[in-house]
Amino acid sequence: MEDSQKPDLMDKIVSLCKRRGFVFQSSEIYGGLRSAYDYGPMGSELKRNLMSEWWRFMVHSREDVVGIDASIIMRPEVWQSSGHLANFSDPLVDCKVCGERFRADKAPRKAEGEDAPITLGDKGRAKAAQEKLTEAGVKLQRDGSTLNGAKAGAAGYVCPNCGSPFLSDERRFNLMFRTSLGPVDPIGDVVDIVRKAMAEGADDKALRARVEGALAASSVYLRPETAQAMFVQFLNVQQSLSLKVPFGIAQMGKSFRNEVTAEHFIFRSCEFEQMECEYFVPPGEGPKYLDYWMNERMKWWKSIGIKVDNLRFRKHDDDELAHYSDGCYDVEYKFPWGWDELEGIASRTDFDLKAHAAGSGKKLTYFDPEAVDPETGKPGRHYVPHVVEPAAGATRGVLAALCDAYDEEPADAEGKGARTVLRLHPRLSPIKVGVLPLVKKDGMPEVARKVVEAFFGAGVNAKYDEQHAIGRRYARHDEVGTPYCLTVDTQTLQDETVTIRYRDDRRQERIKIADAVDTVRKALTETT
RNA sequence: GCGGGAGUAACUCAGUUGGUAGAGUGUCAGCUUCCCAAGCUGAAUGUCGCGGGUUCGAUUCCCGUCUCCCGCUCCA
Repeated sequence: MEDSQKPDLMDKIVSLCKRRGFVFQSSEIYGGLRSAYDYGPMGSELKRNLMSEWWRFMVHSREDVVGIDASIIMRPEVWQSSGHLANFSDPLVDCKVCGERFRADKAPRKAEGEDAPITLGDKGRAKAAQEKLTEAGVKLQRDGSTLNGAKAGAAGYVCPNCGSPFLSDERRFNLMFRTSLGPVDPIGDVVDIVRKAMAEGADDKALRARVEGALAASSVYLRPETAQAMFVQFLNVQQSLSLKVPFGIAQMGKSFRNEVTAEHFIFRSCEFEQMECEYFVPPGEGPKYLDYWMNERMKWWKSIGIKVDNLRFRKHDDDELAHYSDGCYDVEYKFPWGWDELEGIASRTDFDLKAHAAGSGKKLTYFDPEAVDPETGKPGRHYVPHVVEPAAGATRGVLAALCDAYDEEPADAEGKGARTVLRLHPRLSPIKVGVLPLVKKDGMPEVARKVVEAFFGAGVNAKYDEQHAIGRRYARHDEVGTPYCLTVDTQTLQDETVTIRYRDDRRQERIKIADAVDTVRKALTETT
């Protein structure tokens, strides 16, 4: 059943998500919006629960990490200093022959004047391309699906798809969402500029540069990661709480990236949710804390019920590492399409704080009165802390939790009892307990409603449910991962007990109504 | 963005060689039912993804567009 079933596992999960109110496509009634998803009643609970678990583990269960919640829009200089404005701008080029769009810096190199044969998928395409080029004044000889006679141009590279040297100019495609802040009208400025430039006969390149300049003046960007705010607010946080290194700043929230491709349902989308922590340590101690956080973070993923066999670390190769990083590991999950990233844990040296210090002209250093200055030998040392960053994807976590919890049980010999069940960790479950009157009469609904009230009062998300036969209600709760169902029956009316039915094995026990809240609450606080 | 596949009821899908659609599941109501999608009776639901074209007539043919899936490309 291993890999042969894997492809439709995603389909089943997507279908369940919609049917049971976990995830809907954004703007669906208008035809849907690419790569944007809405979390429904069950999904929003699940995501919220997952994120609270992260917060509890990272912030509330330790002394040395504090939280912040920064704004999504920040000054453009932040992204200048962080490198996002430069590094997130990939030079993209379109091939005029096959239409391929590719990154100039990753294309096959070819010196100017070198032969550049063009190879299309088949004869027909080659012929069409040949005709198109002839119209454009370029004559090439065709040999099967290959066109010969072209020479590489000044660009220094050719199309990675077909080998053609006929390419558009390089264009920067920024992965950050740009918008403008304030009641300015950048389009008005652009119109003026274009009008003026056209009057002066400026060429495309000059025009582009001018428009770009006009836009840049009023541009702000939606954050492509939550991390930068924690560097920018490093001093405020450290000083306001008198924190001593090592300490961390944690943040959860939305980030935005104009990804070229969205894929695998909610796995990669333009708007996504992150859970990041920047942990500041003395210089030289990055590797040590990298180890430490790898350990901690893996513990956390296991603690929310993700199966050990579906988790692993992947070390980044040297050529994959950012230039400032001296070590990075991904926590990967075995998704239906293969291993993929849930979280990156990186040792980032002092790159970020130094970059913002340089960019802002502010000193972002830490003073440790107890340390000894290595240069003077005197007590007290100023230094720029190094950073270890565990950065997890919350929306990816949700998908991993769903994939991991999804299970189908076959029917028994009599063809009964088949079910789909989400074996979510109870703390992630959207509904903690379903309260069900066995039948809709004899005062059972009234009793059940009282039980629900008790859970409401205790802050446990409970759901009253009387529609349909009892078996169907259990099945429905299995599908959304409700770990416990309490059923009110005739005996309840006599002795104030209910049956508690366990999702995972369908076992039933009788407990007192008076103990119900504590029983469920205890199960929820148990750590695995 | 490129190549391939696909969009029909809430879900899974059938169907119409062009004459405005059907099944199963689910949903709703009633009866029944004391424990795992039971049964009986009845009911609702679709501008056949969206827009345009051809046609007396389009869900069906053509064009455009949006969205999803697979591969490529990209990806803190």
